[in-house]
Amino acid sequence: MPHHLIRKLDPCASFSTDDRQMLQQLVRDAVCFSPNQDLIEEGVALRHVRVILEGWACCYKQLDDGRRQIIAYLIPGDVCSTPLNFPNAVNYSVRALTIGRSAQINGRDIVSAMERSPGIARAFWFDMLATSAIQREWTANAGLRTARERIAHLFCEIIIRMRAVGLADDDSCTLPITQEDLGETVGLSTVHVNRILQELRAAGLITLKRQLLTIPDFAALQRLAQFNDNYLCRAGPVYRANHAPAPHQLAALIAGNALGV
Amino acid sequence: MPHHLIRKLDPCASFSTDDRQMLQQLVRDAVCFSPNQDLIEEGVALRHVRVILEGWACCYKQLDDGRRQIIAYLIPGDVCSTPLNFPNAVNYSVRALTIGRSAQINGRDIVSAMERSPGIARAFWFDMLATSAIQREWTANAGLRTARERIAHLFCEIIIRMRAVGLADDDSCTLPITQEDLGETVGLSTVHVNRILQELRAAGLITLKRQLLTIPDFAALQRLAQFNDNYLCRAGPVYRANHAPAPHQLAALIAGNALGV
DNA sequence: CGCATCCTTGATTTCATTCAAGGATTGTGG
DNA sequence: CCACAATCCTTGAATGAAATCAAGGATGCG
Repeated sequence: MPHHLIRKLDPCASFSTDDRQMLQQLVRDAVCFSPNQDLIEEGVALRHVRVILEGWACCYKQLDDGRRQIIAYLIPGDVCSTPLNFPNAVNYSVRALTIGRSAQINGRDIVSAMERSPGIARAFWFDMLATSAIQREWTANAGLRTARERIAHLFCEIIIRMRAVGLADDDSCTLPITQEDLGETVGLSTVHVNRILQELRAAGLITLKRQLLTIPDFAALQRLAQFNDNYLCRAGPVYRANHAPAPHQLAALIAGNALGV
Repeated sequence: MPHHLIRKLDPCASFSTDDRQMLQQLVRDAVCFSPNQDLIEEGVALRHVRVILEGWACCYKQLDDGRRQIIAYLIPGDVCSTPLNFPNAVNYSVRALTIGRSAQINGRDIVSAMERSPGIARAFWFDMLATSAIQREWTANAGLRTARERIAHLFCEIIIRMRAVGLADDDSCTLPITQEDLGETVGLSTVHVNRILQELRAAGLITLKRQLLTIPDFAALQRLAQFNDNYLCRAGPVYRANHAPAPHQLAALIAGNALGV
């Protein structure tokens, strides 16, 4: 069932057949969600890791005066929180952007699965670090790029991530978010997002209609955005001689600490 | 020797005496650094975890055209990369901002220490998650706050972090960074940072002279920045047995699907 | 003392927001 | 299947925030 999750992590974690099966069984209790439904509310202490099976959601922070910042998009295969959440009250909220389905992995189960299987341990480690890398890139994106570049950069990221879970054609994928959402993602007003989109369209860099994003010339958009895909870590871990912990070490490591989940 | 590291992590990890001693021995090969010296260069595969002992450094990303974004400050007790860097080529650089000293922990050693001691494992886990939380907050800071608020927010964070390692007096700490650095941190030009600082000074919210930052009325600055310190996770993990949903959450739970909590 | 870095100030231009309104799409119920 | 409402997208004009340009002043360092 967690098809996209496995698909995303497999190239990096090199799952065994058992690993895949274990993951299948781990992910349970699928439920549907609909747009604007809160999947996780800030301040809540989690006992499960929620996985997006279908549809999109976003992590966001909101100020008292209503201003909102989207800090991450969650697409199929993404988890809503860290698999081992230590200070286990989350400090952001998660809200559905479309209809979709999510399921959950019990906190205890995930720990014991990581104990038993190095492949699964690697997978979740890897996913955590990849998520952090994206977050760093988003910080940089909001801080140093122009409006045009920010949006172009976001689109480059999205299509690559969608491809990684098999949800993008060669040059297009769904983009089920409003221009208001886009604005709250890259720190621009809705009106300005609209104008930038039209510029990008006029320049032939994208088409975006009925929630279908197409990037006819990826290299061109990438150049505009100064997009460097290294942060998406799709190549899998670099196993260079002496640093990467051996599988048995990882297992012991995780077993060693009963982490508040 | 890693005095600040222990001091920072102790309240969250509850070290044993052995843990403290083990950490002492783990951190080795102290060397001095000086301003603008690169401690880590993007793309390099790390075999050690570098720890800041004294002085400040920053993590940054740079575009081809020279624009630079500081994505994190490293103060004494901070590590320059994740303790288990799986896709182990870092995608950011680290540069010293002041003179100072750093040391390193061997990758293998850190793993085996985490294996042997739950306290040490907890500590590094905790530190990783806390770092991620800061990164999320920075993304939001750059995206949704005004210039004034951004700088105020940064100052609130810095003084709290400095306090956590015993490097802040009641209401002041050193801030050894130029206005240009500040600009590259919050996404503003140097000139504009200068003007905002003067506004904050004129409003009596800060003094900043000779690299000494003073916040006479923290609550006031916090209010201006809409600063919520929950993301700094200084309280330690939340060991709540069961999370009881608040009334307004109950309503949502009953109405829709029981999600995640 | 003199150089280099950093800070400060004013004037101007650019970029982005806000305000306001009209048009297009989508979804819903009759 | 159509009418209607709600949401979303689009456009223009006016305002505001921040960047840029250009210099002068302060501070610290050798």
